[in-house]
Amino acid sequence: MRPTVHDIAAAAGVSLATVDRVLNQRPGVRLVTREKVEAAIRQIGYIRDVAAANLAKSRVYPLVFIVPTGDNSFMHGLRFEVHQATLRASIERTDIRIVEVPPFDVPALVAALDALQEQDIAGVALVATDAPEVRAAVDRLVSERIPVITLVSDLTDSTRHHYAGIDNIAAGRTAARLLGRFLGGREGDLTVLAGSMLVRDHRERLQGFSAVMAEEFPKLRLLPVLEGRDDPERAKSLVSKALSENKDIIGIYSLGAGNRGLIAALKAVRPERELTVVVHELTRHTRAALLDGTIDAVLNQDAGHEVRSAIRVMKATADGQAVIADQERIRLDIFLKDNLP
Amino acid sequence: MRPTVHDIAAAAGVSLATVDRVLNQRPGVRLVTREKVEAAIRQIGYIRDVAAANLAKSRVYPLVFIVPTGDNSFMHGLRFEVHQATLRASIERTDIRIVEVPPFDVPALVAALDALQEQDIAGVALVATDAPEVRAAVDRLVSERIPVITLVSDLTDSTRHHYAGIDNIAAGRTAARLLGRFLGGREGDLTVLAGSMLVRDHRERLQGFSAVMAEEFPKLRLLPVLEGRDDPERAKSLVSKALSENKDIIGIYSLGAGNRGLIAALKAVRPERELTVVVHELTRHTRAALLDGTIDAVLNQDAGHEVRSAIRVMKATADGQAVIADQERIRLDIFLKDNLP
DNA sequence: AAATTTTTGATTTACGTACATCAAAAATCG
DNA sequence: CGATTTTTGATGTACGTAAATCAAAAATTT
Repeated sequence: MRPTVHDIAAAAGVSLATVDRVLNQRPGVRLVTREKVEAAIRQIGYIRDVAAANLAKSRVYPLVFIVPTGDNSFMHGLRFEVHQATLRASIERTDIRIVEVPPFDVPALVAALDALQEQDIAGVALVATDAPEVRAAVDRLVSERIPVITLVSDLTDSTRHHYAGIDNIAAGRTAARLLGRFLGGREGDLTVLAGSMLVRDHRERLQGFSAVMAEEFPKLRLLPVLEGRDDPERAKSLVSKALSENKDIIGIYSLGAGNRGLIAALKAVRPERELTVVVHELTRHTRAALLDGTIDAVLNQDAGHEVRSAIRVMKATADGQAVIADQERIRLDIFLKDNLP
Repeated sequence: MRPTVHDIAAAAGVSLATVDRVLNQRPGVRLVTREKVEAAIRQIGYIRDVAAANLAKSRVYPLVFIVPTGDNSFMHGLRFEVHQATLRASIERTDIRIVEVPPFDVPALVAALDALQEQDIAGVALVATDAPEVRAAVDRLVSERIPVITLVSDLTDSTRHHYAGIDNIAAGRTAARLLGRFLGGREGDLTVLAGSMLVRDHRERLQGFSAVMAEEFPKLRLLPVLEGRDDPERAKSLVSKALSENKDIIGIYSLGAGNRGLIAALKAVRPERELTVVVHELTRHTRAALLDGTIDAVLNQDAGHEVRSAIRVMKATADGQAVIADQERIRLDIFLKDNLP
């Protein structure tokens, strides 16, 4: 049987009330007594029963998710997953609020974060735009002892408690190796389609991709990055133009969203041009394109896993509890047409 | 606020005691009353607070993991993860027992399963050997209303409640495509190293592998399967022999354990022979071999995830609760040297 | 040493559910 | 109809923790 508060009281030779005062940091306990109780807690290895405590407190965890608006499939999926989590709210004792902000809009994101100050919040998860102002706003929340988790895209040098997302440098490196190996020893040009170089995850993917290409696939030449702004129309015209102007392009790495446009551009040149294509994010469109051979591999981060992980970590952080680190590692999923879920 | 038993009682116009009798299927309730209560439960959407119920019942979930002995890295890792789970037992209200049986030993496995009959067990997870006797033993447990979960390797046509493992046909197909694409358009022979064709996961991997090879990579010829019995020594000699006798071998797929021997054999011919190699299970050895270029890709199933998932599913099944299906899907991890955890 | 302040103990209620007991009411039987 | 059986209600305790109140004891100040 796991020790209870009664056992601590007995072991420390104090009353239940005193143990409670120590455990919940209530005033009116002498230092010596506090230390005696703390020693007993350590000695008998007491661990608070969070379920019982939450029951007694009628605790709910008010959580806030700050996610970008915008209609690309990935963010849509992310919002969907947060919404799914709200359906489990009563069971999980969470109270989830979704705040939407325009994408890449630093002031809006800062305003959304600052609005949470002084509020009774058990945790914030945000898709970070990597800017000093955002970092400062996050640090303000952290200094108010509010758990802050970055989701999908991390924040450089901030004091956020946790990052629920993939290692984007590793993702870029992996894309490079897949593309390089799939192309055998062929020689030619490669095009990279990104969303925006303003977000950290895209920059890091490119960085990892470039590094491996330079180190290990010298026959493949990187062309200047196309910035599609995660907009399908723009992506389509950029890719179409690049393909028609340069017949040496044999591979494409799309590291952002807006793959609908890319796929349309590819289908337009499909039977003639033989292209090896690696893209990010499994969506309805990329799944279909993978199955019909338009693209060769999809790198993915599981939005559902990210949201569930963020919730677990926020709750644990709010309670000062440890998490199972392994369980909260977000993996880079690699999908070929054969292992689609 | 989420409705409680009191709310049901009020809504149904009965006492708390009657609600309790209905909820816990205790006798002494007229059919009409029971239906009235059940209607109220549905109507106000009552969901039992499992945490509070477990507190009241001082419930612990006695769980049994039946895993094969044997010193290969994967099973070692699996046992390690079960052991890790025992460390969380008091927090998770589990009481985990590990039963070890010799690998591929059907009577031993059946005996271990039958020993659990009549015992007060909240769930069983087993690494199944795919035999009719095992299936029958599993079905006996299921008919006793004990939740049964297959782990890593599934059981054909049994009534087990859940399978916590990867889709092995998809794994084999994925291995084939990786190998095929990595080999570019080259022509040559492929060797497959398996553990034993008696286990279903190995058979399925081979089946998926062969299918994709036949459909899409006609220039690559499959040699007869080498059965290494998950034994490093045997694997080493089999592979060494094959490589020296057949100079046309350009690729290897190792779909079982015992990769230590394979890696030794590869290193022995390393600078001269250029081989593309895909193996299963990320271990200390395969990780090192991936990093030093001896092998090209590792397919993996996360034993920690499998064990944690199995525990969640057993608990939920014991309580008649639903699980988050997505969360319990075990993914096929693909590791290149760039995305190692 | 008395007065005051601080610390500690004892006790109670609550959270949502399980489970047991006993009495009261309703249904069924002869 | 009364007697018996079945069903229902009322009530209390428990699980492990939180939180509050009031009294008692100890420490500190004057």
